[in-house]
Amino acid sequence: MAADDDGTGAVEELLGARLGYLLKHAQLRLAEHAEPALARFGLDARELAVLAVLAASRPLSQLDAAQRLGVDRTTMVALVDALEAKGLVERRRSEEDRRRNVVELTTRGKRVRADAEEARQAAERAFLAPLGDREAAVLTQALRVLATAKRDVS
Amino acid sequence: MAADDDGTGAVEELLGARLGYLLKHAQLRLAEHAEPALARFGLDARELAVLAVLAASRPLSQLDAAQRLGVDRTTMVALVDALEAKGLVERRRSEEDRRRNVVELTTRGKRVRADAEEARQAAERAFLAPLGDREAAVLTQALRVLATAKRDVS
DNA sequence: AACTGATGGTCAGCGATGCTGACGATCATC
DNA sequence: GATGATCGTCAGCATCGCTGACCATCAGTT
Repeated sequence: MAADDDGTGAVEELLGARLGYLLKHAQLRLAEHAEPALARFGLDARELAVLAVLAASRPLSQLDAAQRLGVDRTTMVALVDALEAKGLVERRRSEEDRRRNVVELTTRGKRVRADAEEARQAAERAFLAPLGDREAAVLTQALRVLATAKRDVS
Repeated sequence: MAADDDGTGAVEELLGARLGYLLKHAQLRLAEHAEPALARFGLDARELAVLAVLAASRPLSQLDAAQRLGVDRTTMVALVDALEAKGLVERRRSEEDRRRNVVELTTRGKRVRADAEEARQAAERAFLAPLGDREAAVLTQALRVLATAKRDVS
């Protein structure tokens, strides 16, 4: 059990068995790849995710977009603020329901999204490079299952 | 591409391909399992990790413990404060180097750690239950590789 | 039309997190 | 015994995600 192992070698042995630790640090490593890649577009990962959601649908209300992203609607306000300030999306009042803000990609937003998306995918591939294709596929699929696992009915 | 797919079904399709999203939400799901399990011991996951690090080594200085956990030494102060207030660890001045605080598990700390550790493992197993044994093993191993991947030499 | 309840966007504020910068105490070196 | 580094501590800051409140608006009722 290496109970009295010293040095930092013990870290990996001890904490490598902790899923929480692994998930957190895997995320940190991924961010190290993705952030610089996206910074060239003046974006962070969350902002790009918003652009992706908008690109995948007809124009959405802020609430719709927030729900698809799994963020709070109050968080979406600042997100759209930032993207609008960068000229990547436009807000306008919905005409069918004037409570809603319809958010839409600008022409520039579409272009930036496409480029940034490529950069994100490249960063992800670089991150996954230490794994074999098979392992990477299993990892992704397993995470998909776990991330969307329902809290048993309730 | 399901470009004009509507409804929340689109979420999983669109974001399920994003590793960052998957890692983040997998972590959230795991926390949903682990937190209530550890709350019975008055602990959160970080605190238990500190106990685990201490249990695995001879008594450590705060800095040593912090480095093994991958947290900042300023963060460790509050962590040890909390654990000491709960009577699970003891701080005392090192006699060889009086700048250091030696942190050590109390008898009660050892007992709580062992029990909480079991609860944590059970929560982790429950979390992984939707996966097959083989998948779970590949997942863990892949995360281990990715979490500890070195930023190419620098 | 007026009333009621729910909904969407916004903002202020809170607690948690993880850092930086500074400080005092202590050690190591010379 | 002076200098520079190290460890623990604290104050302060930025970020994050949430709650609660507010206003405008919609939908259903009367």
